[in-house]
Amino acid sequence: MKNQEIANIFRQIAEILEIKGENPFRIRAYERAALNIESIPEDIEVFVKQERLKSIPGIGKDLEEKIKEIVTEGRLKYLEELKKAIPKGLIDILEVPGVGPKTAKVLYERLGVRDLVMLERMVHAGRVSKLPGMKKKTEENIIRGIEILKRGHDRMDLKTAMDAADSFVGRLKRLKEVKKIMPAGSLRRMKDTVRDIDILVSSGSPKKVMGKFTTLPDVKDVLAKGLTKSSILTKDGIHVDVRVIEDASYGAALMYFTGSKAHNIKLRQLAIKKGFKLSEYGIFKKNKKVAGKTEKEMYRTLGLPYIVPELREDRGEVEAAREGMLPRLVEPGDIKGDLHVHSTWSDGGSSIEEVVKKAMGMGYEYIGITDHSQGLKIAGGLSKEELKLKKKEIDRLSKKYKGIKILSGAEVDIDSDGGLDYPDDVLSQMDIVIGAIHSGFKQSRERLTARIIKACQNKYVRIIAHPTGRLWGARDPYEIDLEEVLKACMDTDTALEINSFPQRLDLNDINCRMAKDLGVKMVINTDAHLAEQLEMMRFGIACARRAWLEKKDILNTLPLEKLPL
DNA sequence: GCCGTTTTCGGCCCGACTGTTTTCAGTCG
Repeated sequence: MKNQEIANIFRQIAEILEIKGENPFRIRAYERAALNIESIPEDIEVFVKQERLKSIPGIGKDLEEKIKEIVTEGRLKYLEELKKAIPKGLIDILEVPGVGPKTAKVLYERLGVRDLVMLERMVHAGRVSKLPGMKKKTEENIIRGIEILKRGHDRMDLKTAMDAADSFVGRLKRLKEVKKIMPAGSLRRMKDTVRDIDILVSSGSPKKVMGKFTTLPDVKDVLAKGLTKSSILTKDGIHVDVRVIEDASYGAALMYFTGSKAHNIKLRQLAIKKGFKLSEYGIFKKNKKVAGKTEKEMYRTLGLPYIVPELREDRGEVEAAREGMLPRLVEPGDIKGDLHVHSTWSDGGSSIEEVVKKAMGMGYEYIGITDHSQGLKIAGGLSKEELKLKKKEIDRLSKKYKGIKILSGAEVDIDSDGGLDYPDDVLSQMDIVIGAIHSGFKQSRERLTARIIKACQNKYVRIIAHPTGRLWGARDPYEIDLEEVLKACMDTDTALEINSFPQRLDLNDINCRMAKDLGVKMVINTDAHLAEQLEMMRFGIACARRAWLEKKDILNTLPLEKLPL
């Protein structure tokens, strides 16, 4: 997959051009191309072979040539030339919040600043405030910007973001001046990681709302404070924006604030074509507002059906909407069961009975108890004898709880050669068999891929769990050839798991959409190790929805009798 | 650099906040 590599190259070009003060539209062309290329669910080399590069939006004659060069030569001469003209550290300077290309250019040309260290030195020496258009305040802002950057303005996982947003929303809600309030931004789009939290409020007294927001106990720094827009930094270093708008523009503001940026631009272009002007205040025809109160009304005015936030990435959703071809996305109510759950029999913290009760509470038809296999000692893997005892326990509980089918299964370790940790005669006794890799992550891409493919070929393996092994922030994904794995899944009718844990993000939305396009069945599981973790299902569903997956694409939307077990 | 139910040239999304100005440029989302 060269897609990401090419996108990265185009982004680097954009950054350098920015410092050079190039035509901003040319810069945006590179950024737009990068965004489009990385969100294509197919390998770009296929486009090269079939001479279809120009069918990608934002790719014209010039970028087509550049992509071809990268694919065939493995490098881009143009970028290498550009790099020679600009010191590498200067790009880091652009990362400092508040410092843009113009400032970076002045710093470089007037003070010779070529990296962050030097910038810091110049600021502290008071040299920056001697520059034209810069004074004491500018220096303070740069210092603060560097601090924010150093603290690691990293993305959070979706759950962390949701919890933080809930806390702000909860406290602001208590103000009687707040009419409506809702988190927007990438959080509302349910993106797997979130950088900033955006909250939209409708109110007739913005002053009150902003006053409260900027003085909440969690607030460490107020970055900006206005009547419609304010930004703060929490003590945990989370950036929160609040936007206050009057009720009549709530829908327009929600749309604008939810994004994505690319989706918004697309809609604004569409509005222009239809003779409208679209902003966060509404849709206007000759200064007369024709829509704005609700998002539905906004989309309708543009001649479109409502597009759910998860799809708003400019990955074809606007075109699909126009043609009435939007997918009917999978919903929480479609999920009939969770097929990957651990219990106290291995490394889980809840008994099977506790898991069963929780699953019934969620309205499931079935629940798969899939503890680890014998070789995985560290996670309390079950010996063959223990498996028999566990089966007895499940039989006993099945009599007690008639409203749900308890599936007896295992998450079977795939060994370093692709073999499975239980022999076939043991696997054949199980209701559900999941294959997963738990060791040997450092093997070559080819070997890891071959292991998974071999596991797919075992006739008892129904599901491959966490196929890339990533633990966000803790472990990088091991490298596999996802396309080969997808092909094997298709050939052997094996489902690929979307792991619902917010820190896993094993298969992202783009991977999943690629799977869908190839016709591979997906399964949304939680891999819960505690009964209450069955609730994590919502995050897996979010990933599936962002990948355009429908009920029919998901194995565990099937009723029990239709499950291919 | 891309792109065309007005265009193959001349556009390219729109508005808020800040700091430094004295009407606006830079940055951000």
